[in-house]
This record gives sequence, structure tokens and C-alpha cells, in this order.
Amino acid sequence: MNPKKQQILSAAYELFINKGYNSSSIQDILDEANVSKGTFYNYFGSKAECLMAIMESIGSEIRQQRMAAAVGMPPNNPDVLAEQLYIRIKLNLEKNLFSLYESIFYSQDPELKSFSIKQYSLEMEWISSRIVDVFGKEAAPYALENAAFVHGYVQQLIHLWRLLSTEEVPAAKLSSFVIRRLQATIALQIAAKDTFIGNMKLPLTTSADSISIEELAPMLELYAAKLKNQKNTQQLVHFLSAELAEESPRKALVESVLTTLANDKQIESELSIMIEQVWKHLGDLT
Amino acid sequence: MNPKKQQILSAAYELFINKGYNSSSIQDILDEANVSKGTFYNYFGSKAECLMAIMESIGSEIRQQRMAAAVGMPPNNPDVLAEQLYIRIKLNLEKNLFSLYESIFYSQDPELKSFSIKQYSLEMEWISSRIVDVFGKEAAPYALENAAFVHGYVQQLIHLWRLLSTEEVPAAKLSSFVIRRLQATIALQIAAKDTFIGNMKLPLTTSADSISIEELAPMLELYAAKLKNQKNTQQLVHFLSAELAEESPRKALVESVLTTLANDKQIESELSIMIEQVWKHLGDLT
DNA sequence: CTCACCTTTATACCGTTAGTCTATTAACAT
DNA sequence: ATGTTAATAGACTAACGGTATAAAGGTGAG
Repeated sequence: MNPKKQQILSAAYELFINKGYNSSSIQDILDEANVSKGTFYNYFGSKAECLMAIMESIGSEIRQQRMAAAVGMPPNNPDVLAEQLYIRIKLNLEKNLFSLYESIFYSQDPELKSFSIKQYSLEMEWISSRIVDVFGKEAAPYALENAAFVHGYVQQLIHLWRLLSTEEVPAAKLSSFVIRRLQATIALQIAAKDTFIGNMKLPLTTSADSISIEELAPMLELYAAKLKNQKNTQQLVHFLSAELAEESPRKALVESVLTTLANDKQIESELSIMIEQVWKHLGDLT
Repeated sequence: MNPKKQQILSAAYELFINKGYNSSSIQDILDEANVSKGTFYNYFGSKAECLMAIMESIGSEIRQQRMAAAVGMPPNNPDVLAEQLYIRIKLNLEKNLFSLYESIFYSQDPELKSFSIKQYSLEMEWISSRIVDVFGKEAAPYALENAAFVHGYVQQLIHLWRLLSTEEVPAAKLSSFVIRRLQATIALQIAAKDTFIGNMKLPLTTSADSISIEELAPMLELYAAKLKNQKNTQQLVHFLSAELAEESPRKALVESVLTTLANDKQIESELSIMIEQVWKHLGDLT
């Protein structure tokens, strides 16, 4: 990544999480980054675009850490889900992201709005699929609304905690509490067959989930070709692409490479999404 | 209320719920209300103050309707709670309030921030006390976190529904669903003695709850004196104040007056809070 | 070295914003 | 009728996001 761009991003990041998005002016960013207005608009079409770039990078950080937490663990282990939930809570708290999320959530800017809808849908989708992993197929009709349950409960409890106490939010305790409540309530809900959302699906479900291994290989290859300054990552992605293109990719090798990639903090959003996709297909390999 | 002020308020209200708070400029309000800038700043110190006045009036509308729904019903009836929850959902949906709430929730303006914290705390406190009404004393240690559960779940399900469907959110179905889930989960939680918040209390609990009947009577009298253009309301409030100042206020009469007041849509925030306080003490009378 | 090309800088500018200030008008008591 | 006070209109300011442009700086090819 271009150093000037990086400079702008980290200055903006610092300002956004400290002063909030709306209260940080572009001039503030320029002063903080020691960069002129022309440079800023050379890299970002607008202030909103700059915010989205920051959100993307945080999203990929969360994806990476969540994959790293799941490596080598059975997918139906609720403690892994709690750990993965904890990762988002921890990052949100550390980086003060709540104000950022809300700035864009109810923004009038249509670009920001659709961006936030996409981010939100991805998270709901992710929690849903993990709920099915943990609680089995019979939980599927209730997965989406329980994803909303988890997400909303976490959010509210953090907010409540901050009103009640000056101490730091106990993220680990919070995450395991909510997962315990989820376990309790979802069992009852399945038994009672009580549902609000019913069998409706999020719009992106069908499209995003249907990326096959056959499609992933060339996408990865294309991405690898663009990597210039990260030789190590390039080698790994290139190998992964080639291996997935084979008749029967070797599971152990793919998993090993994925593990390494999942622990790489430099990885950008686009790649981390593809890695996650490969990860989901790991069970199909031998 | 001054007609110009009312004119500004309803214009601002219309704009805020249609275009959102941040996207509605003061100039828009002035044009819509056919009023000049000087007039606006004569009545409101800032745009934020105008928003808060609107939120106050909505808050009192909700309080009024909730009281009206509870009149003559046993407080431990979960259907009443569902109905009261439905009232907020319905009003929020009708008046498109979500964007308003969120504009102020994560606002940088310290005045707006503390205002929203107060509003939020009041709602949590209210749900908590209703949970104790319905589920009994043994639910008390879990009431606050389950208020967060209810609030967060409703919010998320509305958001999710809107992503999934173009149809209107089925508010009544949503409210009864969430109350059913609450019933299921809170029983298990009490049995498991599993808590996150513990016995922490909201800061305002002690102060707001401790207003006694002895204190309420003169407060009401003071308010009645200020009422000029609403003779009927003035008579009722005046009588209420006098009755509460008696040795043993007559329950049936107090309840009757409260019922009438609860169904009056003109009542302002300050009074509706006091009426709610009296309502809470109704059980102590004979 | 020169030239062409791209990035970066600095700054002037635009329309719009929230909020201030002042001159004028309207209301009303004396 | 007159003096005082509150309500009103609208010009004005500073800051905002974003655009435009001209000058300065750096780099690689010929």
C-alpha cells in the first residue's frame, strides 16, 4: 500500500475513533497526516470512502482472527463460537468502533448506507452459519433470528455496562454469557417451534455462499498476481490456487497454508474473504 | 404552547422523520414552518434542543399510551407487557424514530448525549420494573439485563425484517414473539442463576423511584398553576393534587382521574412523568 | 542532461451548514 | 400618544465537504 495512503488512513482512523466520524473534518485529517487536500482526494473520492476503507480493514482483521481461533477445532464446539464472538467484542471495544458503526448505520449517504447494510448482513450471515454449525440442522430455521438475538444482546449489554460501571467491559465474560443464554433459549425455541422471521433468507446468502472451489482457484491466482511487496503471502496464495485447481486438493496442505494465512495480520479485505470461503470448503476435501 | 413554537416543532418533526436529523437543515425547517431564523433561535437554543423537545413529546405520548393500556389490568399479565411493548414499536415504526434515536445516541454533542443516556436509562428502568411486575421478585436480579435483551432483540428483529422483506414490520407479532422468548429464557436464567450484570443498578433508579405521594402533591399543584389554556386538565390535576394531599386519598377517584389523564393526548412530558409516578403508587391506596 | 509524466502541494473557490447579531416591527402598559 | 419590551426578519460569520488549478517535486527514458 502506498505510504501516503497509509499515512492518511491511520490519521483518519485515529481521529475517527477519538472524535467520531462526523466531528472529524477533512482538514483535521490533513493536518494530522501532514498531507494536502489534493493528496487526500487523489486516494479517496470522499470522506465516506476513506471511512469505508478503514472499516474494510477492520473487517478483515476480525475475519482473520476468527479463522485463527477456529483452526484445528471442531466446528460444533460452542466455546469456539464464544471465542469468535469475543474477538469482535474485543476489537470493537479496543478500537472504539461503536460510534463508527452507528455513524454509518443511519447515515443518509446512500453509499455508506448500502455499505453498512452489506457489513451487517455479512455478520448476521456469519453468526447464523456458526449457529447451525454448533446446534445442528434443526436450528437452521431459527438461526437468523438468533443471530439478531446475539448481536443485539451483546450491543445492549455493552451499552448497559458502560452506564453502570466505570470499569472496562468484561468482554470474555460477556461473550460466554451471551452464548450460554443462546444455548438455553434456542433449545426451547426449537422445541416450541416458535419463530418470527420464519424461513426468510438474507438477499446475499445465495450469491455469496455459492462460490465453489473451482471458481476460487482462478480468483486467488488473479489476486496473487497483484501482490508485489509481500513475497511470502504471494507464494502461499499462488500455491493455494494451484492446489485447489488440482483434481483432489490435499486437505492437510490446504489447511496448513490457510492456518498460516489466517495468522497474517497484513492481509487485505479482499483476500481474507476468499480465504474464509476456502476455509468453508475444507470439509469437502480429503 | 406558543403557536409559533408549535409551528416550528411540527415542521421540524415532519422533516426529521422524513429526511433524518442530520440531513434536515435549519433553513429547511424555517422554510417549512414559514418562520425566520431569529424566531427559531428565540425558542430553541440550537437544532439539538429542538430535536430534544420533539423526543420529549414522543416520550410522553408513549408513556400516556402505555398507561392507558395498563388501566384496569393486573400488572402481572404478560399480555399487557406485550401490548405496552407493542406501543413503542408501533410508534417507532409509524414515526420512523429509529434514525432519530441513533442520530442522538452516538452524537458528539454532549447535551444530546446526556439526553439520550437519560432516555435510554428511563426505558431500561421501565422495562425492568415491568419484568419484575410480571415475573415476580425472584426475577429482579435479572430484570435489567433482560430489559436489554428485550430492547436489543426488538431493534435487531426490526432491522432484519426490513432487510428481508418489503412488507411492513408486523409489530404486534414481533412484540408478542419477543415477550414469549423473554418468558422462556428468564425462567431458565433464574433456575441457572446465570447473570452478567449482577445486582448493579442504574444511577437514576434510586432518585427517580423515591418520589413519594407526599412530594408529588405539591409538584402537581405547582404544575396545575402553570396550566392556562387547558382548563379541563387543570381541574383534573388540581383535584389530583388535593386528593393526594389528604390523609388517605380515595383510590377509586385517583384511578378514575388518572385514567382520564392517561387518555389525554395533549399532555406534556413533565406532567406525564408525574402521572406515571402517581400510577405506581396506586397500589398503596385503599 | 533534458524532457515528459506523474504525484504532491498549496491555495483559491463553491455552495451549504449552524449559529450570531442587529435593525426593525409589533404589542402593550402607562 | 409614548416608552419599553419582546418577537421577528434577514444579513453576516466561520467552518464544512468538495472542486479546480497552478506550481513544485521526483523519476525514468532517451
